[in-house]
Amino acid sequence: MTPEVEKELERQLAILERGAVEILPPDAFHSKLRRSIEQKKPLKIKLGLDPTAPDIHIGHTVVFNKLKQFQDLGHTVQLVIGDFTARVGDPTGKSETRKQLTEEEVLHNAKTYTTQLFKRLDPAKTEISFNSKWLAPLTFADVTNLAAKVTVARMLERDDFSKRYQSGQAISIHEFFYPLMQGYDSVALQSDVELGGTDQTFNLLMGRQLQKEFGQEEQVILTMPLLEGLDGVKKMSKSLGNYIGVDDEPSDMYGKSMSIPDELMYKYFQLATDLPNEELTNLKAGIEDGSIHPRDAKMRLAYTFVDMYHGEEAAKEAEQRFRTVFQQNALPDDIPVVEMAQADLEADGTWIVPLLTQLKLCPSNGEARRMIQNGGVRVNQEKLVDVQARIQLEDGLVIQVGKRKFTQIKLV
RNA sequence: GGAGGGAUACCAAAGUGGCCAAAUGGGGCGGACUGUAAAUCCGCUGGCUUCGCCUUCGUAGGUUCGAAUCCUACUCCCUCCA
Repeated sequence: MTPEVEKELERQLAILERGAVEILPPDAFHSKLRRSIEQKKPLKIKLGLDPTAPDIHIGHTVVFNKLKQFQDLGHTVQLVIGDFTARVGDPTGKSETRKQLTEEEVLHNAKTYTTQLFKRLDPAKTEISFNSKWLAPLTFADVTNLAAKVTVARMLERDDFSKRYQSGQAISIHEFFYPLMQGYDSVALQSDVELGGTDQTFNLLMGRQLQKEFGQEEQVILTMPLLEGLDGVKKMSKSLGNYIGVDDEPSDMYGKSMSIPDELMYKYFQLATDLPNEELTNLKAGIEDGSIHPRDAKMRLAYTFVDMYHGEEAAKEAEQRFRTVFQQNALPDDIPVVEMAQADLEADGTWIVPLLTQLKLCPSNGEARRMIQNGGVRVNQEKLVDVQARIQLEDGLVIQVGKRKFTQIKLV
């Protein structure tokens, strides 16, 4: 054991352990890393991807960033597309049975997924596999054999299963296969390390158990914290609608970032941006002693996100837009224009209610009425409160509903 | 296989013949405020040609002047026993 090896080991550990919630078992991680350095043999780092929701959001990036760190240190990334698994339905955190996808849907989603991922990962150092490759050929006897290795009691230890069981919700037998499949993926790939969010702990451990059963060296598991979504409570996910997607429009991304609860922004900075720890500490201190306004800190966060995923220019524009629309209550300069035929206009003006619906500013006339009654409708910046109002449409007229929906009329 | 319980709006959950477009909470939306789409407070939350009409309480029928509420069949779910 040379000093160089030790030094390199420490360097890697410092990077890899940062932010991780659990590394199990810790000493196995050390020895695997050391051996990898000594023998100059990269570790195989597995990450399972669920192709049901292919849109990557900021919450996903927490684990992706960790994956990238491994890759940057020379290790091999094993991405597993759970195409087979997705067709079975994953119970994770949903507390309800997920709908099963068709093969085409899964493939399409997987493609979207990897395309987005390779914006940050190096394709040359990434192995992609679909788990149907080894799961589909298994016979019923194989599956039974696999299932025999795990008890029901053990399965019910899983938080999600036990909650559902206790609260009287359905658990289908096939859902028990999900951890088995994910665990078997690790057997098939002979993974050294598997990453995941803390909600994946059970599944990740299943990989260890199965590898052991199959006479392999057990993988180390590394879990990262889950990032709460915009509501500040539930984990960020597409189905809950509380997410910031990496493909979101710049102004949307900026606005959504501004809507996260103040207390949560440190966590976002820490887990989802590259902001160095010292700067984060300074920021926190600044807000506590009042020298930094929380809004400004959050604006920096919002800016950082847009910068990361859309570039600096977009970030500047999004920030500018936010200032004019929300701080100065002014109109943005990129209002969507809707063309209306001059011929259709009525002499005594157009009734506002159906107009709002027609312009898609409101989903229904009833909603439009309510919106007006609530004082949420403005025509050329002026609040309109009369439900019966008829307005004279003219070129350049701007109609606003709520704080962020604008439409400009163009007569043709 | 047997016995029992359940299915209500975006979600959770009241309602057991007219006062129910359906309590309450959450979510969502709007307003006020804060020059944050934070926090807090207030309001709205089926559709429409809105002092009225139409559609909605698992599905299909039935009883009744009148049904989310009663009856019948069906579908799905849960629990216990085996």
